[in-house]
Amino acid sequence: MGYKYNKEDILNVGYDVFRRNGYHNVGINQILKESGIPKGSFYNFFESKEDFAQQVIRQYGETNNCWMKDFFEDCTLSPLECLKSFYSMMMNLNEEDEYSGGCLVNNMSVEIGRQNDIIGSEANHHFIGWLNVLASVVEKGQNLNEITKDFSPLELAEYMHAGFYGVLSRTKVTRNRVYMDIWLEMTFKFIQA
Amino acid sequence: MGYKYNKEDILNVGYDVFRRNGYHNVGINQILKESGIPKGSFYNFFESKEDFAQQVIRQYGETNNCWMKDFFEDCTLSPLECLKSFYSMMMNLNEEDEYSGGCLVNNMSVEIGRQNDIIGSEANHHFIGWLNVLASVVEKGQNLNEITKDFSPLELAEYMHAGFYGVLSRTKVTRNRVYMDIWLEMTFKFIQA
DNA sequence: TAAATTAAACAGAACGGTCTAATTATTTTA
DNA sequence: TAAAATAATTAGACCGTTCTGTTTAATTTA
Repeated sequence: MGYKYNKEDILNVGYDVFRRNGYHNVGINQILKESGIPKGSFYNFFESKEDFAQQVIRQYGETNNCWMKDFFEDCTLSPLECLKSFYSMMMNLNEEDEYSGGCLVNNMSVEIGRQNDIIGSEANHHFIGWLNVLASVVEKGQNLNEITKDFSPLELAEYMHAGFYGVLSRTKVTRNRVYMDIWLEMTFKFIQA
Repeated sequence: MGYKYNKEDILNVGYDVFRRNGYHNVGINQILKESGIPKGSFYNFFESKEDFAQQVIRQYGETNNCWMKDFFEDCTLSPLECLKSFYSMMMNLNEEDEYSGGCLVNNMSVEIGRQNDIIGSEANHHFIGWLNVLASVVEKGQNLNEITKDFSPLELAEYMHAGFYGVLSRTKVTRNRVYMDIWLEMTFKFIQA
């Protein structure tokens, strides 16, 4: 028999709580309460709140990277349509909880990415990983003359990435997906060859 | 002789501090210290931290709205070039402080816009004001056949707005303007007629 | 002098984090 | 294999600090 608690479960609770409430608005006690773990155990697993947040980001970043790779590997549509379908799915996921969270990594970036090097570079690292996945799909689309060759795959990936987070952030105050849907239409009209 | 302190000065300090540090990471004491105002005076002027933050957003939102209107009124370039020049200037402003703050209203939106109705709707209100200013310039560009008519002025405004905040947020962790510059190039290539 | 403002002490709650003790799992020894 | 020793985990009381906000009194202004 293993021990009662494991890091992964606690990290998943952290993901949920941080995503919805931000970093500085969340106390360790809230994490403890929602995961049922005692404080002593928490500090046995994690050095500090900062260390915990970093590991939360890391786990989600890696999980999401795998998830994205799988999605594009399994996608039978054309590269351009796969990308569009990917963002469409992301939007649907965010609609499910009424845009109450957005993307943890983006939220953390905006809230503390500039002040906190640990969190900032962890977030950036995973962004880069995701962007490379996107860029590889963009490149396939370019090779099929489906996507514009006026810009590099990474440039186009960064463009989509930023645009998506821009409209996703916008939902935090509009609380509807109208301009997210229009963004999707516009972007994929713009980038096609 | 008036009194020693006035609301506007305190709000300006709040703007600075909140923009760089976020909302929950800032205590009232920090505002008091940096503005030199005593605590008693603060709670004489403002009901609460939340009320203060709302007024900070309001003042900046209105100031920025005027500033944008003036910019576009004074701009002698074509509508499309005025818009491009506007975003270029915004980027330069953010480069000056090494992307340490970004946009207060966007930061607040992302951090607490979804949890806090007061802040969220205040932020949204000013976003809408700015978007209308942008949209009016877009419309002029469309009338001059300079900007695509495939989308409405407001849709294009929302698109630029979101994209800009997306790349601006990205600088929080990349700490350079590379993809911001590319975004500008791409966006204005895409939206032209 | 009456009202507004300043000043600082004061709450009570929440914060991140530490500490000691008890319990459980694992490894070592007999 | 059974007992003993060690290591890891669990438990939560507790620490000093900081948080937002209140209160009371002194001072300044109109």
